Amino acid sequence: MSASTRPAPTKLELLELLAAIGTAQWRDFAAAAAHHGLTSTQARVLAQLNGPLPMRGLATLLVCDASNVTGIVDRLEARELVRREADPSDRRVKNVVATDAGREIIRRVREEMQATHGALDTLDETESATLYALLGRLRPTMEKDAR
Amino acid sequence: MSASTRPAPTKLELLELLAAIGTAQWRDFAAAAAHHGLTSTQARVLAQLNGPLPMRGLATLLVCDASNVTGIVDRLEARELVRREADPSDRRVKNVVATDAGREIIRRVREEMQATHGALDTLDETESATLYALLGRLRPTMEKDAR
DNA sequence: CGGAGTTACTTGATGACATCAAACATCTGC
DNA sequence: GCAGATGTTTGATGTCATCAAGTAACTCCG
Repeated sequence: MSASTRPAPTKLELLELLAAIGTAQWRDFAAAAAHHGLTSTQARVLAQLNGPLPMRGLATLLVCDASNVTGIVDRLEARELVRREADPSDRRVKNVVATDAGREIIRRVREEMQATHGALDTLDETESATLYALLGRLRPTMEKDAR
Repeated sequence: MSASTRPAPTKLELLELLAAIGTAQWRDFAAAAAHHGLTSTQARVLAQLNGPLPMRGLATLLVCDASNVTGIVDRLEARELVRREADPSDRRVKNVVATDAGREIIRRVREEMQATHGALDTLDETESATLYALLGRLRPTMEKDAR
């Protein structure tokens, strides 16, 4: 109920605040990645690799050209953080999978996002739940227009 | 009050959701910028330029090397979106200011972040106020550790 | 004053990311 | 079984990122 008494923010104010949070989080992520010798792009790829993913699928997720992914995966593979596997059902496809080392390194990167962890720790359970619900509402719309 | 009845999300879940929102917003911003022939970095610079800002200040805000800023501003200046002005009080310093064209183009970029606008439009006034308050709580902590 | 040290900016070298166009192998549908 | 679509890589080019080094200007202190 504490919320309902506040003055409504301008849409522009809200937009700007959201941008600031996004920027801060990105910095946090990039810094943690750099700490492990990863560029932010490389870390982003590792973060996507829950299961095997074809090169093309990676390109789609990263919203970039497929030829770009070749180089990124090359560099990750050289460090043995990732492996290319032949797809059994389509010989054109190469599936990228994270190695144990790859999974471990991205886990640590997430752990070391101190600014973000610290910020979330300032919320109590109710606030966390509220934020989670609100962001969850935004998510589908924000991800829809991906093109 | 609707919020207080939800199950509390894991910190990891909340972290992941926050990351997803951040990523989506970045995509939206980059796409809008590309639509105007700007790289995301160039757009980011324009977005910072509310007033005159020395090169060094820009580098600090972007968290990158000062030498990098030289090239970025060179390219923006070639397109007349930005101008370098001598600082009256310190002849080493060059202040970067956005031209009218520069201000106009970044205004349009912000306007065209449709995914983000669309998502925020799904919230009513109370929800907006709540989200604004919660994100406002996170902001200082998230921006503190910048380095 | 005047030099030592700091700061602001640029240049040059190098590597990672990003695009596009083109080549190649493989799949799909008719 | 052939025409067209799809997945990946290569090569050319431009932008972004770093670092090291250089020049100019400021600051401080003896």
